[in-house]
Amino acid sequence: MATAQTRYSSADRREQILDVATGLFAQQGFQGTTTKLIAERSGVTEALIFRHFPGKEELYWAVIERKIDCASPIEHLLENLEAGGDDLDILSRVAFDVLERRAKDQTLSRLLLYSALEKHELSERFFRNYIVDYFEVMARFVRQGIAAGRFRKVDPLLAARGFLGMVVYHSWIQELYGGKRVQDFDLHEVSRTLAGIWLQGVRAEKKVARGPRKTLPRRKRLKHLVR
Amino acid sequence: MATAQTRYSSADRREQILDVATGLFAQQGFQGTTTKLIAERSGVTEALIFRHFPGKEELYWAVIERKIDCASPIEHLLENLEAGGDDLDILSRVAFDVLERRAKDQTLSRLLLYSALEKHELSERFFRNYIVDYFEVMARFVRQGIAAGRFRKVDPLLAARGFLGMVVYHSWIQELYGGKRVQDFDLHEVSRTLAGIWLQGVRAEKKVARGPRKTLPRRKRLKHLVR
DNA sequence: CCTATAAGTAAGTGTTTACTTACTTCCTAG
DNA sequence: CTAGGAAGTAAGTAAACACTTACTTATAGG
Repeated sequence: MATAQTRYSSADRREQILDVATGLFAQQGFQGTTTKLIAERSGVTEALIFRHFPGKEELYWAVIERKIDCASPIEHLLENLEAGGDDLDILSRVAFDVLERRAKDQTLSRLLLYSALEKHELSERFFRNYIVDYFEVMARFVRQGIAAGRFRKVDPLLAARGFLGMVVYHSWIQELYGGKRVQDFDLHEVSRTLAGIWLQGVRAEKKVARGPRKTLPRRKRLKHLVR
Repeated sequence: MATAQTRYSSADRREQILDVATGLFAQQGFQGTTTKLIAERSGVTEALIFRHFPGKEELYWAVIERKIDCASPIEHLLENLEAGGDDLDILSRVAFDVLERRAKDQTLSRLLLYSALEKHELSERFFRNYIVDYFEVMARFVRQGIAAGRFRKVDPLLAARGFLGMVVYHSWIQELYGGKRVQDFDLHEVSRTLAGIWLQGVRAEKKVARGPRKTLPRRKRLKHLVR
């Protein structure tokens, strides 16, 4: 009566379980996801899950490892940084890419957040792969801009975090906290605006003498902030 | 033999349980926290927890409601915005305040994040109280700056999000993802740098004619980004 | 057409979970 | 002094949990 049940190969089934588990862990976290639900959604019994993975913990690790290996936002970043155009072009493109990918699929960022909150051991490697390296690439871009005289002297890592912070935080507000329901934004406008603010914010004054300069121009009313 | 066990009043015990539960929910989320642990840490049996709260869910709500009523970052923001000084003073102070409070105590931000991820019903009210209003106040500051001619014309809400994004994201990286272990930053320097970038980023050109201006100055190489 | 092997399951295991019931201990108002 | 109500507990319950065991079924190679 039932349709002929095709049997998956071990590898295929494993992948399918990983797919299902990825979605569930991203949505409900490690603690909030039951092996029973993963099995149901995969169309198999729990026993099969435990034939493929020694335990829930190991399944979770496999999910995260696969994400680390497979998705690679840094490549996107490098492409976007090197695709030509002026600084505003480049940064708008980077911002838009981040915003668009996160709007399409939140699983990666949710997995990252959950693993950070729940303090899993892999979260550190996860973090290093997605955040630290990403910042490093952005910081290099800033450093080059400073060296070329286009940007003023700012802490490159801090400036890089600042830029990505603008973009990523906006995306979090919209997607995670449901800011979308309050107001929807055009992603092109957002990326252009944020890139514009940041870029003008680090731009070196244009009419400055090219020769070596011993002292930086004095800022007013900054004393009470310096320790 | 044991020390005379002082009996709490109902209200005191309730508060104490709420304190314990707040810490645990912030650390491990709703799903990850057991009523048994809350009871143990409160030095009582589970039965007493359920005398004070109809269920775990209601306890969680009480925790969040209390946080909403009690902690009020918006007041800090308003104070900092109105405490005088130039724009850089003000924004550095706002940034530093956020960074410092988050470095000291992460429970609020962790509760917010968990409740957003776990999609609890209250998370929306939580969000409205902490995020939307906060942005609104910052956006008003931007709008005033634009009206006064100090800032160029940017979407005030977007710019506000951009600024807070820089600050909050940096704090998340440091505290949540453990960026601290990679590099520690001086909070004064961070707040000054980020405020400086953002401020220069939205600042209107200084030597512009004061009279009414019909058209905005054309930007170069922006066409492909406009739809 | 067999048969070995791997895919897959039914029906459990002990433990943990949120929550309850029936009881005891303390404090205080009359 | 004492009675009653409130603070607190011991010992549960049923369901849900991660995980296991012993079994069945499909399929590919000889």
